[in-house]
Amino acid sequence: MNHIQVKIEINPDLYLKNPDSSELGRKIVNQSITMINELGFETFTFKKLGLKIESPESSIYRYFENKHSLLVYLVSWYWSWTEYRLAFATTNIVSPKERIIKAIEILTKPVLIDNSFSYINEVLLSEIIFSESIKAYHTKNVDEENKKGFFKAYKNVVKRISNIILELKPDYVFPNMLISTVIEGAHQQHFFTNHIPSLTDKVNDDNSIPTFYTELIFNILK
Amino acid sequence: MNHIQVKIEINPDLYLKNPDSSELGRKIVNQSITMINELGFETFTFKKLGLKIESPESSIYRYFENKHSLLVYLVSWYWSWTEYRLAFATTNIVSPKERIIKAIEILTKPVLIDNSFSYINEVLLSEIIFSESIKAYHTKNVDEENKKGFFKAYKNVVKRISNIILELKPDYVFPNMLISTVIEGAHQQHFFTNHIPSLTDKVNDDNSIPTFYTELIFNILK
DNA sequence: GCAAAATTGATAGTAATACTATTATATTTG
DNA sequence: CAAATATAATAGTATTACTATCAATTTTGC
Repeated sequence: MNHIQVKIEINPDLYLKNPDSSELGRKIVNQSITMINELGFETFTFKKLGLKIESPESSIYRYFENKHSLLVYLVSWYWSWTEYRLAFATTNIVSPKERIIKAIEILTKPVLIDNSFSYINEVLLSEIIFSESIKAYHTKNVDEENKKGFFKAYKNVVKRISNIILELKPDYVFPNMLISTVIEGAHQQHFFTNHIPSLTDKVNDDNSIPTFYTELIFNILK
Repeated sequence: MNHIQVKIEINPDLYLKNPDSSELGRKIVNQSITMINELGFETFTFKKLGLKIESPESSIYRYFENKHSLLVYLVSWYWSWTEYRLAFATTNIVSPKERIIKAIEILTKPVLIDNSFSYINEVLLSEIIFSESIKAYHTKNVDEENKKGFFKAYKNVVKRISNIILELKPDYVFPNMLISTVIEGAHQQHFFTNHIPSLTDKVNDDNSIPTFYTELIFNILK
């Protein structure tokens, strides 16, 4: 994967000017990822970002309508990239069981190695997804933004995996519910582990969240 | 349940002045529930609430530090009340299976009938919980607030149900993860049904979310 | 029943946020 | 190299999230 340069396609409605098309745009995306991680999404502002990249706030507004749009952009980027990772990891594997196992691993573990894209740190981006992505759609404008296709990449991932579920259990009626529960659940359990540990379980095993969700899926499938 | 007046105890750190102790306090809580439902949490402000209850914004600040604290108060109230509902619904039932079924129903269905507390509309409050409660802990100050016990009521509920899980499967290592996944998952699936339906499953059955989570639990337990 | 204490109302004010607008200066590109 | 485009520098506005002050009202304790 390291040496193949893949271009992640982003819905143009997610930005005012493509950040991928200029030095400044790439700096905005790159530094916003670091800053959102450092400050948390609510404390992060375009003013602070402007100071960091030494460009005026108003220049950032030429790329993104506001910080919410930037978050939606990042989330969308992550899911497009993850769909590519999933395709790559599961292709040529005949057994649907094996494919599910690989997929669940990709969906429930934060990214640990940053290797493919120059100006996007995937490790930090995945941390944002795990801790902040829910804020991208938990807003008053969900319906409108959903209509505009802002969550398409995420939906594609859910669909792709629920199709594997249906290969194994064609009559199963809740494949999407199952997969979105697993994805969102894994994000939340990571958050709980770090912040409200009594809502989760401490096991002498760093892999307990993927283990839990893999078991959960196979219990339902059998 | 209708005629028993139960007092819900709230951690005094959750307010500056007990809203239950005065007319104004009760009005603040009562009207904030309506307004958060109407406007969504981010659009809701103390200024707007003040206009509605015809009291100055500054008076509201004498009860709650800010709107975040008010949300945490409401969430805490809901979970204390729900622990009482759970205790009431499961007491005297010998079979842990039966108790789990009752509990999952209470945790995964929004409240439909408002009957017990005078100035708190439980139907509207439950809607807030389903759509906004995640915002109560997904903040930069979780750790600090968790230390102060702000999420105690929620944790108690999770613990109570995971204890029933352990009755049925004493060696199960992920009881808390299972229950918090079910609770949070049910909230999210309701949100998805209303706003991003392709992340969930449309079944000709209004009860599909409780059904899904009940099946999920019994699949794991067997 | 009344003085003291506590609560609320009315009003003003501040710092930060989330933008929008304008114009000059740089940079790119046909 | 001129024209178009992008960026910098700066200013300004409405709203939010508070804090402060003091007068009016209500509650309470003797």
